[in-house]
Amino acid sequence: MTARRAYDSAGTAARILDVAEQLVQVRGFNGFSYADIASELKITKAALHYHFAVKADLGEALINRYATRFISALAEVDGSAVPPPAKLAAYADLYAQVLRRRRMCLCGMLAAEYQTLPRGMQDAVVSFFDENESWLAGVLRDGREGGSLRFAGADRDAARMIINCLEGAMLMARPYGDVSRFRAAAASLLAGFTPVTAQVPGLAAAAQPA
Amino acid sequence: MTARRAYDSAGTAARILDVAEQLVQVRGFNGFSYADIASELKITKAALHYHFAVKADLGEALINRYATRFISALAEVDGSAVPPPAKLAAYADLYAQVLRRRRMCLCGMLAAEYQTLPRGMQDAVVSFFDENESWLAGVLRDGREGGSLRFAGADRDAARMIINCLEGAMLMARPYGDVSRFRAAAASLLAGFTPVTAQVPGLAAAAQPA
DNA sequence: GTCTATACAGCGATAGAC
DNA sequence: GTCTATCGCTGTATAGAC
Repeated sequence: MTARRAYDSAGTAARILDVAEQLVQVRGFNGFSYADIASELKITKAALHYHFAVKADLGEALINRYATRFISALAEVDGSAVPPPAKLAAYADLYAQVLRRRRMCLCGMLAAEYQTLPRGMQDAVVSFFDENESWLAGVLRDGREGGSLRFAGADRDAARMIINCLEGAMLMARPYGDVSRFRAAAASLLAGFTPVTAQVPGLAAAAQPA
Repeated sequence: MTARRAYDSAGTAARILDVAEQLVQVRGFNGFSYADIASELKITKAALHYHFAVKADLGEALINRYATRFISALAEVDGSAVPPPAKLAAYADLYAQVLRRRRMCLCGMLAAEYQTLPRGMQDAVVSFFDENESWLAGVLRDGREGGSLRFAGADRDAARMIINCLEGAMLMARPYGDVSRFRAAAASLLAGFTPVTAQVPGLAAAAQPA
């Protein structure tokens, strides 16, 4: 069992995770090796194994840290008392921030490689998406009840729709090296949930560039 | 240059491509080896190298064959004189067929691994998506002109939106082993393009299950 | 906690016989 | 067109000194 634990942000373990995270998000879990991390950090492979005995341990730690950060970013959005449409925009912006660093969503990348992952990583990936879905479903429910969001079907299905589209938009934006593709997709996705009276000006403009 | 060429469907090269295609769609290009194909076909790795000297050659052949088939399936849809909304449904169904075999779209998988691919494969992946986008944009334009489809913004942006959502829905459906997730997402996506008068009954039902 | 050194399997790829 | 045999390299992982 690998409970989610914190990593001293200056410690070696955290620096290993930083480098590994970038490598997975850019190249995939099957696309990098301990040697890549070692050379980047100028330590030896053996030192890496001291911190993460086997690659699966490193992978699980990676997902757990990523999920913890992501979920806490969502909690922060909840803390700021913004209306549901702005929460959705903030959610999409979390994705955009990842893409701006030329990375894929960590768990989106791992979703592609899912069948090759050790069991613990698979479960952690699914948990990540389940938590995202729950958070979004809550925002959507509040928004619909309050009249600031409009959509057909169940909260849960709409939440899944949003995750699908944002992950897909990230996936497609990277081969084109084009963040604006993502922005346009996100904007028009969210516009579909927003009654005209509550459109977010910045995003609506991005959806249909002048 | 690797011009798109045909493969005798009974020949060894074609059988190699069949196995490799499945492996890439399930495990990714970095997730399988020549040894995997060899053992499946009960030939040696050396024999594989006779047909595809280096792995990049195999990869390009894979994409080109896949693209040829996919585009010809689209041409077939065009041949049947169905209305634009049905063409979109047929397009989504091509994705569903892939997913039903527990596979990811070949080029969607390669999009995730994009940064690790040899140049020729990268270009072939982008071409695949460009062709998809063009086909969809044509359908969307016809549909809007004829009044059977309704959407905001440019044909091209709407086409990208559809590709994003379908690829994302495939990506997410696989970890959950749940094709119905994809069906629901595709149905509600297409419903957003379809005026009420032209809803496709089967799909609309799937979007909001009873 | 990091090192040197190494084990050992797997990888893509090649040479040369048949 | 397929084989056996092998190469050189990289992969994950370990042992044991410091």
